[in-house]
Amino acid sequence: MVTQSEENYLKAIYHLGKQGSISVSTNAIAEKMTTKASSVTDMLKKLAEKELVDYKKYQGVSLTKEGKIIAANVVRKHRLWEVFLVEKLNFSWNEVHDIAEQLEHIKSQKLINELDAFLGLPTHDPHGDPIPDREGNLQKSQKIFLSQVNPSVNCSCVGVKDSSDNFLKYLDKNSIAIGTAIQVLTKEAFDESMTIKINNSELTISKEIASNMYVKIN
Amino acid sequence: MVTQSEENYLKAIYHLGKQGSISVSTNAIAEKMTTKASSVTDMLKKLAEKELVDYKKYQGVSLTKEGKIIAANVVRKHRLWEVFLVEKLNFSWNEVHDIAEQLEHIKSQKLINELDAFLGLPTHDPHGDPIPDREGNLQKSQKIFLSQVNPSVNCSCVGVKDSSDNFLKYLDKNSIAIGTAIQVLTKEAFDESMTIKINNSELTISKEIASNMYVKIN
DNA sequence: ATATTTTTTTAGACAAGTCTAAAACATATT
DNA sequence: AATATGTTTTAGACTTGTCTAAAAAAATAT
Repeated sequence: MVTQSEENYLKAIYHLGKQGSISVSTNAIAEKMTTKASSVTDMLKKLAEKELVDYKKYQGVSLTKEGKIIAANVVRKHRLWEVFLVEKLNFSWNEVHDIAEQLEHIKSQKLINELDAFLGLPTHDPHGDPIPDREGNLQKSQKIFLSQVNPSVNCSCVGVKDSSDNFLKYLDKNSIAIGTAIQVLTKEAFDESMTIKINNSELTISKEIASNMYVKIN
Repeated sequence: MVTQSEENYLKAIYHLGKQGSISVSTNAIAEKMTTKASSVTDMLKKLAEKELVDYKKYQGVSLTKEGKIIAANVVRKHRLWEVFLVEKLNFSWNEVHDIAEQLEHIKSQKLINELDAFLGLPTHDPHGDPIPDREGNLQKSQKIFLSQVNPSVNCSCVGVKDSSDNFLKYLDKNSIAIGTAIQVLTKEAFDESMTIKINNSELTISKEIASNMYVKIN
């Protein structure tokens, strides 16, 4: 049995080390989890004992195959629940994280498979991040920042980087949401601002805005 | 903050003592929670400290107003999640309990209110038990056993008492589910068996079956 | 009314997960 | 290479929730 706390450590290692394959430091984990390095060391020993991580003193830590599967499954659950909250229960992007942090620890294989089907087998969560499949494989996300798109290219919004309240309100005001089609019209070399076309209306956006929105080229 | 464990104790007291108003014994709680009486005593002290229960040594325990609200809310969450699992995720009655035991501890007022609305403000869970409202009030359940219904009366199935696999399979086989309309045709005085009408087809059922099904008079 | 049985509480111990403070190790600087 | 700085681990302590074994109180039986 893997405890809730263990799952959280595995998830942190997974996120810090590119799906857990790269070795990450004790301090990095401590910072990510807002805990103390000594607590991390204690936990790493326990996880190594259970063969969920490869750990050598002072050498950093990475996930074993088994650890990677568990971590990917936690991430899968987290992101599926986020989709559920946004699509079915009227939550907005920035409200879902804390609740998904709780829901990701619910243990039931059937539950998560049924939820997946109920949601229509989504491949990305409301922030545009990919949802690991049952085997823990990630669909290679081909999302890029809107700021990287060249004029006259058509793309559609798939997510945001920073989902602060202010930013989401800005998107709302300009009727931009997940799936909204966007065409880049012009790109100003001086300040990297852009004009874009949404639903046949033009909009000028700053570099800050453009580099906070993820899009997919159509 | 109320811990998960505290919530479980409050819930046990709530169920054992008719919504927690009647005083229940240490041993009864221990048995219900499959733990030891000494552990219960420890927890009762803590809950009394937090003014969630009225507790005097050797005198049993009952919920305070505050404790009752918390317990009712846990029960509310448990039963709403059960409805969700059965109605939306294709679970059957007997599969939902363990998962609902986990989900009932998720903390988010908005989540539970939205879920409630999403499910259409249900008043009863898949077992026919009433769902406490936001204030913790129970709708007086007017469910009775099918065995108590008199001939020629129309009613509909609202739940079962014992949800063993065998029993649920029996119901399935005879196309009886929540909401199924049932008319009692005859009642045999000798063995209390009945004939009933479901979807225009007749069925004879034993006393054992009839006294394991809850119905509501139409 | 006293003895016996049952229930409940206390006392002390343990595991999980965390912390602080100090020691050990690794890295960077000169 | 020696020292300074930063990182990681160890040692010991604390909290929560649990347990066992023994003591205390209450209920029951004789």
